[in-house]
This record gives sequence, C-alpha cells and structure tokens, in this order.
Amino acid sequence: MNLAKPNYSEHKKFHVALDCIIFGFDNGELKLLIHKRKFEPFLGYWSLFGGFLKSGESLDDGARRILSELTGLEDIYLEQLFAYGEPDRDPAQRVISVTYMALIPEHRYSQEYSRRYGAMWVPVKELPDLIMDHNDMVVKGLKRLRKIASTQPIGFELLPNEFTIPQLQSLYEAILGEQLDKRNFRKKLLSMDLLVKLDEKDKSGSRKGAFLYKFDQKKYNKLVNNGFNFTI
Amino acid sequence: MNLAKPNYSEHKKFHVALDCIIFGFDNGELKLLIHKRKFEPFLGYWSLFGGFLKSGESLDDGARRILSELTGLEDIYLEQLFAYGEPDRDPAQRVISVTYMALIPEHRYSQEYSRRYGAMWVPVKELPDLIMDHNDMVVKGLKRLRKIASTQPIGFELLPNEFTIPQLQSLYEAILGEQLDKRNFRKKLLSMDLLVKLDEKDKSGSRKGAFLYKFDQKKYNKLVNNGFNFTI
DNA sequence: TCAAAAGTGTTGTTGATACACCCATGA
DNA sequence: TCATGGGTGTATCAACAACACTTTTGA
Repeated sequence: MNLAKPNYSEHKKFHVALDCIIFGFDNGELKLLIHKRKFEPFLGYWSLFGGFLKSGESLDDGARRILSELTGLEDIYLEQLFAYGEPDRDPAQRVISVTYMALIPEHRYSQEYSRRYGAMWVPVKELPDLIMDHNDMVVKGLKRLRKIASTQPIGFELLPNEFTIPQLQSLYEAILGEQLDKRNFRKKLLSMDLLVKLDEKDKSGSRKGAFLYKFDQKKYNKLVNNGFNFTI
Repeated sequence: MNLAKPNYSEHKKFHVALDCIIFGFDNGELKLLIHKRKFEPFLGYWSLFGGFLKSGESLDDGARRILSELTGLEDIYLEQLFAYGEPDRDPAQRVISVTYMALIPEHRYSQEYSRRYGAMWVPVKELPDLIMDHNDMVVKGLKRLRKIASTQPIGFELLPNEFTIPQLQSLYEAILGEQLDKRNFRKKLLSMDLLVKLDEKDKSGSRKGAFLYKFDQKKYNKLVNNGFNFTI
C-alpha cells in the first residue's frame, strides 16, 4: 500500500442517520415525542424521529430538516448530543446515528402532524420500549437535558412565550426530577433579572391567578458578555 | 416510493473518520499531540491523529485502535466528544468525523513512536494551524476538558501514578487557565479524602521536596455510589 | 366561607475566597 | 546563609437551604 497517497475509496462507507430526542412539557410532566416507525425493520414499532443524512447537507441541517418535515416547525432549539456506532445496532444494515436534542413547546405541535405521522407525546417516566438503542439515547439525552437546563436558560424553550413562575418551577421540577422550594426558586430566578413581569395574570392554574413573565433574551446576551453564568 | 419498505440502499453512504484530541501535561504546560499527515490531501501538514472507521468496529473501538496504533498505548482515557459533518469540511471527499478526547501521561509516550509518526507535543497555547476544521475541534475539546476536569477526577490521567500536590495544582492551573491559591487547593483536595499520602518525597521540584500521593480509585468509586460529587 | 394556589422574608449553615508566615534543604 | 519551593490556619463573605403564614378569588 502506498501510504503517501491512498485513495479514500479503499475505506468503507456507512449510512449516517440522525435521531431526534424531542422533549416537550405539559401538565406538569416532561414528555417525549415518539412515533410508529414507517419502514422495515421494526415497521410499526415506537421509535424516535429519525432519518438519513443526505449528500449536500451538514449534520445540523439534516436534523433540522427531519424535524421540520415531521413537525412542520422551524426555529426550534436543537443541539447535537452523541454519535452511536455499535456495528450491530441496526440489524438490517450498519448505520451510524447522531442524536440531537430538540425542545418543543407542546402547544406548537399540531394534531394534524401527530395524526399524519402516528406521533405521540409520552411522559418520560412512562417511556415504552423503543427500537434498537433508542432507549439508551433517551437516557443519555435526559442526562444532558438536566445538565444543560441547570446551566443555561433553555427551559424557556419548552414554555409559551409568556409563562408564570409556578409554571416555570414545575417545569424545572420535571426536568430535574426533584421538588424545589418555591420561595427560593422565585428569589433566585428574579434575582438574575432575566424575566420581565407583565401586567396580565394567567388564571388557568388557580383562582387567584399568577402573573405572566417573559424571558428577556437581549438582557441575557448582555449579561453573558459580562461573564454572567445562569444557574438553577 | 413505497414508504412501507424502503431499502436503505436508496440512501447515501459516507466515509466516517475518527479524530483524537490528545492532551498531555508536562513542564507546567497543557499540550496536544499532533503529527504531520501521511496522505493527501494536506500531506505533511499538522493534523490531529485520525483514521477511518472500519466495518466491524464500533466508534469507540475505532478510536481506541487508532490511538493504540499511533502511540502504542492501551488503557488510556478516551471519551467521545462531537461529530463534525459540514459537507465541504474535507475538500477531497465527504467525510463525517467523530472526535475523541484522550488523556496521556506524557512520559508514557515514547520517542520511538514520535519519530515513527512525525508526532510532536505542542503547548495548546501555541497551537499551529491544523488542517481542515481540526483547530475548531481542539477549541471545543479544550472547553470540554475544562468542564470535565472540574467535575470528575480525570486530572490524574495526565500525571504519573504518584504525584505531588504542587504538580496536581499546576496541572489544574494549566487546564483551567487560571492561578489557584495553594492553601485552598490543598485543603479542598485533601478534604475529599481521595488521595493516599506516601512516605516518599519527590525532590525534583524543590530542595525541600514534596510528598507523593496516589489517587484512590476504589475509594472514589465508593463515594460516587453514595452520591459524592467531585469538584475542583 | 372555604379550598386552592400565589405570593412573600428571615435565619442558620456551609462552602468559597482571601491572605502571610515558617520550614526544609542543597548549593 | 540564603534562595527556592513546600507546607500550614483563620476570618470574612456569599450562596444555599430550611421554614410558615397571608392574600386572592371563584365556586
């Protein structure tokens, strides 16, 4: 073999897939969007949203394409997590899969898409058996979500634009899997000065109603430039 | 197209490469092991240690194989970092590359291998231009190293089995890129009760000599099982 | 009028930081 | 004897955890 000028073609090629771990939050529960797989092997079994990488697109582009094809949504939070490549992970053929974590406010995902793709939101605590190594992917994704959510303000990606403090707390409790003290939580959040209080109240959760807030992205960006670190 | 039973073969395949970001520590400096690339394109240019994934092996196995081929070392710390897939990242042909971070105690890497592969330890602060997106990979790798080193006891992977507290501190200073107070550092480290003090002193660094310590992996494992969190 | 969730402050504890001097030794 | 790096303790401050009662309102 001529070491100096080998042709890449002597090396094997592989299918590359992208699998999306899609988190949502509703009714106090952290959920995952899964669907029934549309092709063999494992046709009809619960699976993450996935697809194959195409020639002209980057990994990020591919994940974004798959997500928007299957949900109709653009501009959603998406982040690469991990590459899976056990030789026998897909019984049909060798596939390298790169996972992405996506955060979707549940109300933005339409019933129509849900019907069209046989998709369902399931609480992460009651996750059914998924195909291949998809359950491992979710476990790893959940760990990453916890880590990221406690060091960056991504929780807001899972809520409507306007939300209440109790909603936000309930979201963090679901993500972190533990109860939080409401006084400490509120104190901490408001002390970071990232939320804008609105005049309006949301009365859906209680008779008294809770004030709505918005996350101030610009202020956050400024703070970060000055060395600020978000923590919950 | 029959959605129910598509054949994978309708999808494109890609070369998959593994690139190793190899950190070392010597003389108070954090270093990176790079070498002159042995094939076109970019023959003779500085590059990370890399290679192509083979059919039967997992990503981890592939990274481990490449590392052991190029260094002669087994049993070294290795962890997957990130997948790179921009369509034009390799001008010759489309290649998806998965990076791994490796930690090698510098004294374990032999001159012989260094000569054989044209490899060199360079301080991360004075990194030359590397091929393609390898500089990006290193930047990302360094960030991950900082994060991991401050939450898990992996610093020891970069030192000899027996080391002194000042050595350890100097390593952490190099990784974190900041000076640390020696009293606080020592206090914190010893309070975790993970180090075993030996009777011997290392006199290479000073006339007085500093006591040698060993990291107690078993004790650490036990502590972790009880919910212990390492932090520097 | 009452049930149910929203909202509010203080205190104690713990962990992080800042800081200066003596010790042991080989040259 | 002196220059060099090793080794030690305390005081202050900030962040976090624990904790209980009042308010509002629709039914």
